[in-house]
Amino acid sequence: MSTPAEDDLLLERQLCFALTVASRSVVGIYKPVLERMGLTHPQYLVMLALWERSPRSLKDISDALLHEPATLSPILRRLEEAGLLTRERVPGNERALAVTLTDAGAALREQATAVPGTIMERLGLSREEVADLHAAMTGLIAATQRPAPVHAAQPG
Amino acid sequence: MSTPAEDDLLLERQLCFALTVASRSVVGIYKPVLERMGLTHPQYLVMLALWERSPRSLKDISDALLHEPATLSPILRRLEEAGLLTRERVPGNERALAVTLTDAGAALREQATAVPGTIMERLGLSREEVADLHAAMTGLIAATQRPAPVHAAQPG
DNA sequence: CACTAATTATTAGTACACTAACAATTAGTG
DNA sequence: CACTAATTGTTAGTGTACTAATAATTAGTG
Repeated sequence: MSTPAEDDLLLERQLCFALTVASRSVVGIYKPVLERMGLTHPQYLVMLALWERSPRSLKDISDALLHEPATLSPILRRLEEAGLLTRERVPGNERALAVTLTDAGAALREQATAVPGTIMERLGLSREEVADLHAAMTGLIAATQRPAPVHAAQPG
Repeated sequence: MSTPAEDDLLLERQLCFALTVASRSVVGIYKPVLERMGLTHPQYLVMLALWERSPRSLKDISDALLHEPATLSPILRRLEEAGLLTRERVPGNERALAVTLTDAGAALREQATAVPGTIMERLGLSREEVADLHAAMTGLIAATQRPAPVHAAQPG
């Protein structure tokens, strides 16, 4: 007998709740797999970016991963300590940081090729189901990046 | 000309990447809205659980939110400091913690009733689209909780 | 009833993730 | 060329989020 607005506050109905649980749960599935490679999940995403192109600047990686530079700084430091990459200043632009894969970092890609298949099998999802979920997430991300409706303007 | 297994490592194709970005992005949409209530997003989820039933034990909240008790302990401490709830031992079971809404905590629900609508409008999503996304996330969570295939047994 | 096992919270330690403040460098402009 | 603005990273501070270790209490068993 509660009003619709009150029903909207049920925990089990919150998209944000389902989303954060799904995110943590899926990352949790990766954990034992990535542990064998000595990587955390955020570190794995950085390595994926570098396996596509190296060297890259921190800013470039930050844009690719949609992460704050302040978040990536310590992650890159740990990956450097693990011997997977080097951090030097870009010649000709001393502001930018040149993040470069080491031989060990590049070689780790071999082991990584097995990861997506392992996860898909662990989740019991087909390639198509994964693609559908990916598309749904991409659409949701796009929704967050659209400008807010005018009559719901930001404070200030 | 790369092999399929190598294409699988493209950052833009990773469900885990889309999922973590979507989670962070959506939580980021909540942030300015919840800030007016003095809540972070994890704190908001705890309040949702308590608005459904109070008092509840930490263990009970932990099960509802699929969170480790060790994660909730400091969150509950901050909510107590904010005057929204109390933490006492359950009479008759001194192990359990009785988490109870204060009058201020219960009253905050009024403001919260506007939150889901505000978010839906900000995201430009219909009730149905939200429901579809919610169902997709619920399915994904279920996939992570299914037992692993036998031939991909856990180490040990 | 004593002993062991299970339950429940907390604390310590590590690793994100964010904002704000800062520092260093480079670009743009008169 | 000097001055201002923009770009790029790092550090500090706050708040999760996890595992492991610990502590306190309760339940179960002979």
